This record gives sequence, C-alpha cells and structure tokens, in this order.
Amino acid sequence: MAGSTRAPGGGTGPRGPRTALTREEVLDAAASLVKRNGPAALTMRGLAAELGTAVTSIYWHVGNRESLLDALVERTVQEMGAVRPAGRTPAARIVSVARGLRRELRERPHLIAMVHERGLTERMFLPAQQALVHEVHAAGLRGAKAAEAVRAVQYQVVGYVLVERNRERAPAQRPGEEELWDARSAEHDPALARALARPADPERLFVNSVRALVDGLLTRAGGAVSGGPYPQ
Amino acid sequence: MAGSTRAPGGGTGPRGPRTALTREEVLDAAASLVKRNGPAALTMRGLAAELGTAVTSIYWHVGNRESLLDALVERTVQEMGAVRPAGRTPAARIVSVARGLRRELRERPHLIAMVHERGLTERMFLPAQQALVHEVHAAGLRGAKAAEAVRAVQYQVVGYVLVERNRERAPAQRPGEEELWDARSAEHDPALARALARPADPERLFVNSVRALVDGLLTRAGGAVSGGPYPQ
DNA sequence: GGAGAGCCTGTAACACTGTTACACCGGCGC
DNA sequence: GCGCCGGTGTAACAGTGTTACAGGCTCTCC
Repeated sequence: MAGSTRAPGGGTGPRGPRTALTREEVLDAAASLVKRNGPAALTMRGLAAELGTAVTSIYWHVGNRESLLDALVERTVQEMGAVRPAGRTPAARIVSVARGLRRELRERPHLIAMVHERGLTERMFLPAQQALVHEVHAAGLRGAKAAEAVRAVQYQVVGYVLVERNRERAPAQRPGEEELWDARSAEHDPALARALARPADPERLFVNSVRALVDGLLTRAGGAVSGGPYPQ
Repeated sequence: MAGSTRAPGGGTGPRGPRTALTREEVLDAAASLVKRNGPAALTMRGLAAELGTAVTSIYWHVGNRESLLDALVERTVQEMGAVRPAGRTPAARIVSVARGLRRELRERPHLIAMVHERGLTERMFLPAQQALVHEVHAAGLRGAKAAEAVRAVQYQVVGYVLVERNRERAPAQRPGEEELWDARSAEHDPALARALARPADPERLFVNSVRALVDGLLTRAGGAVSGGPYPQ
C-alpha cells in the first residue's frame, strides 16, 4: 500500500464530477446500497454505476465481492456501540447486555444477513463477550462453567435474532400456526390455543427467554447469588 | 393437471435411456444434488444435465426454481420422523424433544440452509410443536405462559442449530476467540480464559442450554413442578 | 524537456445463472 | 387428412462475478 492516496485533480477537482475514487468511498456506497435494499442488491456493476465509474475500478480498490462484504461486516461491527450493562443483579445486567446486543443488531438488519451469509456469526458477538464474561464472573460462576454460561447466552441471543429476522421475511407460511391451532384445541386449553394462534410478541418473548435461561444458568451451578432467585 | 402422466414409450421404454420424465424424478434428482453440494449447487441446467434432458422440461414439471425449493423443503420436512419424548419429568422430556429435533435437523444440513434461505424457519419446527405443547402442559403451565414456553424452546433449538451450522462453515475467524482470550486473561480466571479459547463442545453446550432454559421456564411461572426448583 | 513508473480507469470479453419465446415431435380424437 | 395437447429441445435475453488488456494521468527522476 502506498501511503499517499492523493487525488489526481486535487480536492474537489474543478474539471470532473468526481475526484479519484477512494476505497472509503467504495465502502460507503456499498454500505448505502446494502442498507437500502439488502446484500443481494449489491452488484458490482450497480455499485460502479452508483459511483459513476467502471467495474474494474471497484475491483482495483476492494479486490473482490467477498472481500467487499468482509470489509462491510467489519466496518458495521465496529460501528456498533459498546454494550453498557444496566441493572442491580448480575442476572439483570446479563439480560440488559442481551437486550442491547439484540437492539444493535436489529438496527442493522443488513448486517445480520451479511454475517449469516458469510458465516461470520462469531464476529457478531465478540464485542459483547467481554461484558458477558464480567457479569457471569460477578454472578459467581468460574472456569468452564462460566465459559459455558457465556456461550449459552451468546448462542441464544444470536440464534434468536436469526430466527426472528428470518420469520419477518416470510409473511405467508403455508400451514401456519394460526389454522393449525385453530382446528384442534390444544390439550383442552383454549387460552393456550389462542395464544399460539396469535403471532408472538418478539421483544417480550426474547426478554423472557433470556431471563429464564440466565436464571437456569445461575441457579444451577453457582448457588443463589443473584440476590434471591425470585425477585418477582 | 392431466390425471394421466403416461410415458410415451411405456414403462422402461426399449428405445431411449430414460422414460418420460416425472415430477417425482425431478424432485429426486434435485434432492440428490442439494444433498451432495448444498442448495447453491442446484442449478436448473445442472439438474437438466443430471437428468439427461433440457432445462425447459424442468420448468414444465416444477415451474420455477422457487417452487422447486419449496417442494424440496416440504418433502424433507415430512420425511423427518416424529419426535418421541423420553424421560420421567416433563423437563427431561422437553430436553429430549429438543435433542431429537436438533438431531433430525443436523442429519439434513441442506434442509437448514434451504429453509433459512427461503424464510421458512417456521415450517421447520411445526412437527415438534405439538409434542412441546403436551410436555409444557404436563409440567403445569397453562394458557399464555405455556405458549410462551413452547415458543421459547422452539426459538432456542432452531436458533442454536442455525448458529452452530453457520459456525461450522466458517473455519477461519479473523480475530477469533482463541487469540482474544489468550492475550488478556479473563477476570483473573485462567480456567475461564482457557475454556473460552478452546472450541466449544456443541452437543454439551446445547443440552445444558436447553436444560437451563427449561428449568428457568418451569420454575419461574408454574410453581415448583419439576421436582423442586433447586435440585442441587 | 523526455522517460519511465505507479496508480487508476475503461472496453470488452468469458463463463455462468434463471427464464422464456418459439419450433418441434408424437400420440389422441375427429 | 386435420387439429390439439402434453412434453421436449434450441437458442436466445438479461443479468451476475470476474478478468485480460489497453490506455490515461500524475509524479519522480534524469
């Protein structure tokens, strides 16, 4: 890499409509395209057209479509704010980390698609891992147990967001939960059948799932540490 | 749809190497291709070549690539065996349902990819939903609480399989957990750092996560049903 | 000044994808 | 004979990622 990326015409050249494409400009335009229409809408020709240049310039700057997506993922992950746990008990702070992570991910739906498509799920929650380690440690878990708890929460959060995001993209399920639980009343529990026929409230389901998991993880191995297991 | 799909040359025609393509044959060949190399390897031309026919015949029989994949998903889901819960307590049986579902899914990795790509995650765990409803009911949960517990387990199982499958496809993570937890020892807990640097045992992590979640779900709202909230 | 080097851009192609317009064949009913 | 209909084949269109190659443009060195 040459250290100087000077523009041929100088800043805001008086002659041409644009000034010597930069790698950053390419990434910006690509991110904008992806943000607007999803990763599938990011074509090399379309990107070149958006930038008013030729495809080969794109390739010169970013090399590949793969590397372009890699760079976008990296950029977006770094753009995510640091998680700051809130709450009094370690369990509450873990739940707050999970909520924060989910919120940050949902603010960048394209990121989820890109990351999953490229097999970089790991990358997605490295930022939150250290916070989780801290809280799990504070809850009294040590060693392998602590590591397993951290990973359980990570998997749950990311898995949940994947499923949730996936379900949002599929409006018309063919058999569908609705008619399935409309016909046969579940276990003679009409309230249950009705609840399953209704669409789920994602935020509520998420928080309760994480809370249940964390409760199960902390009370199981570490003893009662979180200031009483039933704050209800 | 004409009721009769008779072959022009009669069964196992004496003249040609094949006998009047059937929709079933197309689906079989497509499933074989997907099973071998994943959904991305299923191209219409490749499928036609595999069958020794022309692309237009494929289109005549299945209409679309979309519908072809839809049919494959439906077919594979129906091919999955029914889950049969094992264990004495409801919690144990729920865990066994989860394990069975995960096993069935992992035996069909292509299914996971297809289903996720097509936004049909819902479809994937409808077979297990009724078993889960039964067990959750047996555990004493009723109404909306029961529905939420069922959904929580569903989301966790499918989300876990998605994350797990995704991670398997990505051998080289760039920053990576290993060097991340090699440098800074976590919270002065070398055992934790070592555990996080090692790759996780997926089966163990899965079972423990589900167990913790189920414990949390059952002890939280239904009262002490699963043999006391603290078996420790 | 001229020569060369390095950075960057443009043209045009290759191989591949899903999809379809159109012609064809082969048996059926009339 | 004729037409019809189910099924097949040829060849094309539009789109994708990618690259070989030719050039322009600026800077540096002589």
